[in-house]
Amino acid sequence: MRYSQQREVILNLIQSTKIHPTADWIYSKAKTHIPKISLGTVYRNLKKLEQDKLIATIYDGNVARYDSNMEKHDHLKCNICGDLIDINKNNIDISKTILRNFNFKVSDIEMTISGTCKKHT
Amino acid sequence: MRYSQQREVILNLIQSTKIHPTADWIYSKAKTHIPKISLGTVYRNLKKLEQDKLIATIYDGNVARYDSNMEKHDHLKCNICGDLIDINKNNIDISKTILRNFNFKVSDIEMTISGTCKKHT
DNA sequence: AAATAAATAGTAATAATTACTATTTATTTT
DNA sequence: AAAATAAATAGTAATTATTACTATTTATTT
Repeated sequence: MRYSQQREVILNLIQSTKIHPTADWIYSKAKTHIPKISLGTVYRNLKKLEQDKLIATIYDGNVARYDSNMEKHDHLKCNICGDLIDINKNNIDISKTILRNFNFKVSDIEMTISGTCKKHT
Repeated sequence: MRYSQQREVILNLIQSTKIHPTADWIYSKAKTHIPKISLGTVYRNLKKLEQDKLIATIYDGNVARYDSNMEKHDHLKCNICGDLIDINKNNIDISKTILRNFNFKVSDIEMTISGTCKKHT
């Protein structure tokens, strides 16, 4: 993959924050560095960075968010501000541990387990 | 909420299947019952049915799917066909139990925990 | 420095969803 | 049962997130 300033700025922006930004957020921030950057460039590079395993896409409702924390982890999502907070759970009594460790009151735990179903054996 | 034939058909369709249909699937099936039904009507009624807790919305990537199973549950998502399979986990060694119970080979477990973060105390 | 091909900006297209509005229809009132 | 009322509809336009297209620019190779 050939170097480009745009891609470097995009990656740096994602790495600089913990907010799991959307493409739009990245686009508006990137414009302060490269005023002529286009939204298509942002999306194209997000795809490439994901293919290169430099970032991961997380779907938050119907919006894609991008994360440069490539270690396996899950998220706490605040019902009020919508923030996604990284966690590394590995625990039994999840709710209590999370209240203790993150001062975060759990109201719902939602889990999607991916893999291969029996139709493909 | 006033009765409407359209809403009844929509709810029946969702209740008749386990595939967690999208708005588009519901729309195309509903047309066989009510040929003049419009996609807007489908979306409007999906919102209302959700508000009335008759169905739940699950976001699968960037597409909304609808589910009439209102008991608390999670999903197995097949990497190959994309099917979402209902599960009621309550278990410790998740992967093994799922392989045993569903003949489903787990490759990834993704969890979102919702609640209220410390900024709102 | 010239050649090459990947990346870009800018714009158009697509897909999912929501908004708008004149008309229809379920329900209430007479 | 007929008229009145307001909620719901069909059909269309608008919006939002994302992808596709293309002429031009730019990083890298020769």
